[in-house]
Amino acid sequence: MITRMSSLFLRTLREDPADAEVPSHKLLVRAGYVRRVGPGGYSWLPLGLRVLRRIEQVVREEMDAIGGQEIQFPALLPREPYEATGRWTEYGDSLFRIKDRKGGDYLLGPTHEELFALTVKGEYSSYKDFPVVLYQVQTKYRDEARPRAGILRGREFLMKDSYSFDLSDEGLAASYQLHREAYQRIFDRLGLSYVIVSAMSGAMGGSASEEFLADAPTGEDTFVRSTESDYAANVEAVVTPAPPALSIADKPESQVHHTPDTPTIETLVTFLNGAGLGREFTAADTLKNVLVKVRAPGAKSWELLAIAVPGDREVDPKRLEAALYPSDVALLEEADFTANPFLVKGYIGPKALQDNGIRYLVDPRVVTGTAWVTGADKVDHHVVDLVCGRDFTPDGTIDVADVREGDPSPDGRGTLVAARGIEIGHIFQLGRKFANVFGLDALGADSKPIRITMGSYGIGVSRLVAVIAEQSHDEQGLVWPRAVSPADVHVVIAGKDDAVREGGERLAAQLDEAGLSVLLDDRTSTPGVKFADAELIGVPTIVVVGRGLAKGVVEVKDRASGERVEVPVDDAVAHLTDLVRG
RNA sequence: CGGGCUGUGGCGCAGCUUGGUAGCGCAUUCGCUUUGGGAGCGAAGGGUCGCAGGUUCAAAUCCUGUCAGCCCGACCA
Repeated sequence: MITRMSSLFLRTLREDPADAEVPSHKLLVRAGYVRRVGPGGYSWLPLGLRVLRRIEQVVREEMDAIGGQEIQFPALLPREPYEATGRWTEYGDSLFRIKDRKGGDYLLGPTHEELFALTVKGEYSSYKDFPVVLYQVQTKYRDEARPRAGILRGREFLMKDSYSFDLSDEGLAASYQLHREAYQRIFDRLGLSYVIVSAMSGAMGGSASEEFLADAPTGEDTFVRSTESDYAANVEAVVTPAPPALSIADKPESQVHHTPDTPTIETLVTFLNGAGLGREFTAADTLKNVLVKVRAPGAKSWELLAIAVPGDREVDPKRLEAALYPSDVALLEEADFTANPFLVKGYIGPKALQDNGIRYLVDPRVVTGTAWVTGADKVDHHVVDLVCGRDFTPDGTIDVADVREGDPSPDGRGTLVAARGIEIGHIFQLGRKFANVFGLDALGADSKPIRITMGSYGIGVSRLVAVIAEQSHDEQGLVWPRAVSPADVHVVIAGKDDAVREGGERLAAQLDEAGLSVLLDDRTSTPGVKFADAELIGVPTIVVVGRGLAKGVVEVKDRASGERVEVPVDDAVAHLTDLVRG
C-alpha cells in the first residue's frame, strides 16, 4: 500500500502541546497520531490507528496461538450481573453509570468477568466442553479520578481481556502459564523492555497474580528490583527474609529505664545515647508498636491489632492493606485510646498488649533472641533488652514495614532498588469467585456438578501505543519498532525536478509491488520540512530520493541509529525488502 | 477529594497590574522568488478572550460562581 502524504489526513505540529508532560503524549500529538477530544478521551488519526491495529494484530495472533477464541461483548451493559457480584457498588465512582429512557440502570463496562462467566454458563454444561479460553479486544470505560498523560491513562481505552475456564486448580494453573508465555511473546514482539512482578490481586479476589510492567521513568507504578538478580516485585508483594534466630541465653536481663520526654523514636535514641548505658543505640534497635483496628468482611465491629516494626521503619499503608485484605484497616482515633487506657501513647509495649488480649504481630526481622528497646507501658519509661522469645512471644509475623533501597533482595542475591514502570499486562488466577456467584458448573463424568475455576488476563492495547512511544523515541521524534510501524518505509522525495519526483514515484510503486507498505512524501514542501516530519513520524526506515538520483543512488537512513547508506537505485527494492523482512 | 498553576483564532503565546479599536509566532490561502535540514518578500482569511452572572457609560482586563486542563498528594483492574 502507498500512503501519499499530499493527501494523508495529517497535520504535524512544530511545538509541544501545552497540556502534555510525558514524551509519548507530546510526540503522539505532535506527529499527528492522536488528538484530545475530552477529558481522558482521544481520537485516533490515520497513522495512530494503524499502529493501534498492528498491535491488536500481534495480540490476536498470540491469543489465537494458545487456543483463545475471540468474541465481543457490548460496552453498554445492564446492571444486574454487576449487582450480583457486588461490583455495581464496589467499583464506586470509577464506574460510568447511565440510565435509559425508562429509568433502567446501565453501565459502560470497565471489565467483563461477569459477562464471560454468564456466557459460558449459558452455552456450556459438560466437563467435555472444558477447558476453554475466550477473549475480546474491546473498549473499556473507567471514570478515572485523574486521567493523565494522553492515552497512557484515559477514561476510555482499548483492552484485550481474556478468561480461562477450567475444571480444576491444575487446569487453571496450566491456563495461567499459557497466558504468561503468550504475554511474553507479545511484549517481546513489540520490542518492549519489561519486568514481570508478583502482585496482590486486591479487589479482584483470587490468588496467584502477576503484573507486566514496562520500564519507564514516567510510569505510575513503583516496584523494586534486585541489583544482582532478575527478582522484581510490587512493593506490596515484597517478602522480607527473616534472619536466623539467636540464642537467648547470652542476653542481659531486661531493664526498665526512666526516659523522660521520649514519645518518639528520635527523642528516645538521643536520650539513650546520652544515658551512659555503655553502648550506642540506633533507631533500628528500638521496636515501634503501632496500633490499628481491623474489621473482617461482613463484621460490624472493629478489632484492635498491634504491629511491631523496627523503629527505623514505618508501617507502609499499602503493604498493610494488602497483608490484611480482605479486612478493612483503619488507624486508631482518640476515642479508641480513651476506651483502652492501657494503651499509653508513645510508650506502648508488648506486655500491656498481650496482657489485654490484643493480637500482636511483629515484623519478620523480630526473631527469637533479638533484643529491643521498646515502651514500658508507662509514660516516660522504656524497657531495654527486651528479648523476643524470652520476655515476649508474638502471635505471629506481619510483613508491612516499608521497603527501602538497599534492603536485601528476598531471593538472597543483591539488594533492592526502586524503579518505575507502566502496567501493560496483568494475569491472575481468579478462582471460583465469579463461578460461585453465578453457579457456573459443568456436569462431570459421574453426573455430579464441578464448579468451574476462572483466570482473568488483561492487556492495555491502546496504552501500549503510548508505552512503545515512551520507550522508543529521541529528540527528533518517534522511533517505531518494525512490528507496529504505520509503514514499512518512508520515501521522501527531496527535490522539485521531474526526474526526482518520477524516481520517487517509481521506487514507491516497486516497493508496493514487493508487498511493503510505503509512506510517500510527495508534498511540495521544502526538503527540511520533509526530513523533520519523517523523523517525527518515526517510520524505522527512511529513503531519500533526491540529488543522488543523478548518479543512480538513493539514501537509506535508519531512523533509530541515524546511519545512512547510499544504495544504487536498481538495488533499492531488494535492499529494503531485506531490511523490512529482517 | 485537598493544595498550586493555567484557560485569548487550528497550535504555541503576549495583552489583564492601571477597564476604552484584540495582538505576535507557527499553521492555512493567493502571488512572485526559492528547493538536501522546519525558506524569503508581499497580500489575505480566521478569535463575541472557557461558560454564566454581576459592577460600569464601557469588561479579555475588576468581582462572584461554575466548567475544563496541567502538576503534587489521596484514590485507582
